[in-house]
Amino acid sequence: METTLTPEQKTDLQKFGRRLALLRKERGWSQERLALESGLARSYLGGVERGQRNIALLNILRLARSLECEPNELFS
Amino acid sequence: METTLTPEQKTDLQKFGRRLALLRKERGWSQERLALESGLARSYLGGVERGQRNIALLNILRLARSLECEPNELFS
DNA sequence: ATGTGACTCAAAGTCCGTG
DNA sequence: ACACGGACTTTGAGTCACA
Repeated sequence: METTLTPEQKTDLQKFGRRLALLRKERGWSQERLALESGLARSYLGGVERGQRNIALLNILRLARSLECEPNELFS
Repeated sequence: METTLTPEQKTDLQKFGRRLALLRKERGWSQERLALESGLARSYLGGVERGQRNIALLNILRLARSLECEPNELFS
């Protein structure tokens, strides 16, 4: 599953994942719930939150919409 | 290259692409220059700006760094 | 300097399961 | 409720020739 990422890239993905998890928990949602709302696979979403997946733009936007937040809130 | 995207998704990609092109032009850079700076292929970058490519997180961050802007500036 | 189609192949993403 | 894996299918990454 793990491709060869530079340490910086790993950090980038982890940062995004933590931010996503935070926003999700603020809403009191489980990964399962967010997966359902956004139409993403549960196990995949978990991987994103753990910083193991390089999620693409359209899915980032899907998540932002499900969380009812602006996409830029996922980048802080 | 065109996968079956909903009109909304096309709009999303186009919006991102236009925003990216704007930030690039503000710096007076050609696509070629930004491609060089970011390490992405010129034709690929062009495709992103035209909203034809669903760019993933790590490449979004590469572009933001090359443009010396915060990633969230790409989402407005 | 950019738009575009066609291409390869690695990775995005799904779906099944386990502890 | 979540981490993690295996086996899959689909799409993004990256490149090229040409307009």
